[in-house]
Amino acid sequence: MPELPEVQTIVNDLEKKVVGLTIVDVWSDYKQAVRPNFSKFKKGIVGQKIISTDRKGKHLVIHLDNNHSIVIHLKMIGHLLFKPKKFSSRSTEFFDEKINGYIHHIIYFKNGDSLAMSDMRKFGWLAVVKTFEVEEMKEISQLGIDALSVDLSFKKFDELLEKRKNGKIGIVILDQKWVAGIGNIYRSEILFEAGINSERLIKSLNNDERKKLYQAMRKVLKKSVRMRGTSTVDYRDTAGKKGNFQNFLKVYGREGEQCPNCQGRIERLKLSQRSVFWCQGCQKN
DNA sequence: AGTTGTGTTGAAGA
DNA sequence: ATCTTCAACACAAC
Repeated sequence: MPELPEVQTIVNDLEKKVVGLTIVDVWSDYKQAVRPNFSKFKKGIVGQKIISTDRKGKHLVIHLDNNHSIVIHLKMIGHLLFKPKKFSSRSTEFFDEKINGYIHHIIYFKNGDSLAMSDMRKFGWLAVVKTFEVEEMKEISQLGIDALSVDLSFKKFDELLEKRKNGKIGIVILDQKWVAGIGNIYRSEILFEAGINSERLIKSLNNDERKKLYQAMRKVLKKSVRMRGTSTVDYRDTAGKKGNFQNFLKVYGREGEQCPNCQGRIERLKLSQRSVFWCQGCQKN
């Protein structure tokens, strides 16, 4: 699932691959995912050059030179595949995997390159908006501070925790309106790294625990960005390749296995309808 | 073969 | 207000 590290990896790739390219056409076989509608989307982007890319929480933003921007949310399993003009189907795993074959949207560039969006479950969406309106979109304007923002000091993080003191940390940490970027995989990994149980009420966390949580959040997310994100079954980068962080997951998806720290059994529970993986020994209540 | 689990987000319901 | 459930969708595993 594209969470902060996966979306950041995609943005970093796009910055290298598509900035400077001019859009000449766009295709979709699932136009209801395109906002405000397909013809306005097409009109807004065709003929324009890409000038920069950005990330807002789990949203990708592609800025064009007509003061418009493309905003994309990949939701659970959407991913972008950059296909160079000189692409050879034998030279990469691009088409080898089924997960890369659910292509519903394609942007074509003047030089023959293209950028496709594969999205088996068709939850993802693309929008074109005026650049100054990106921040005003309701999906973007509601986002809390980015989990990796340089402006998110421990002091600020602690203040944010205090605002949600009556909540459970495992639920609040997933709330994009509180802090943006953390999804279900990193929730489990961050809480394990911090040694904190997901069901703890925030008001019960002492200063030492809050600091550990802050440091774990930064550490885990940054390491995953370096590793190009987590590919369980679905996430792929713009070359159609897997990230590497799945090899470093300590608890996520490991129910019944031994904890790497204390050799205890890794447990699983449901919190707000989603699985949390945790170690009874390392994350006591 | 029908049911369930998978997960992000927002909306609807309580 | 704040929490829970559901819907959007497709597919694998049972």
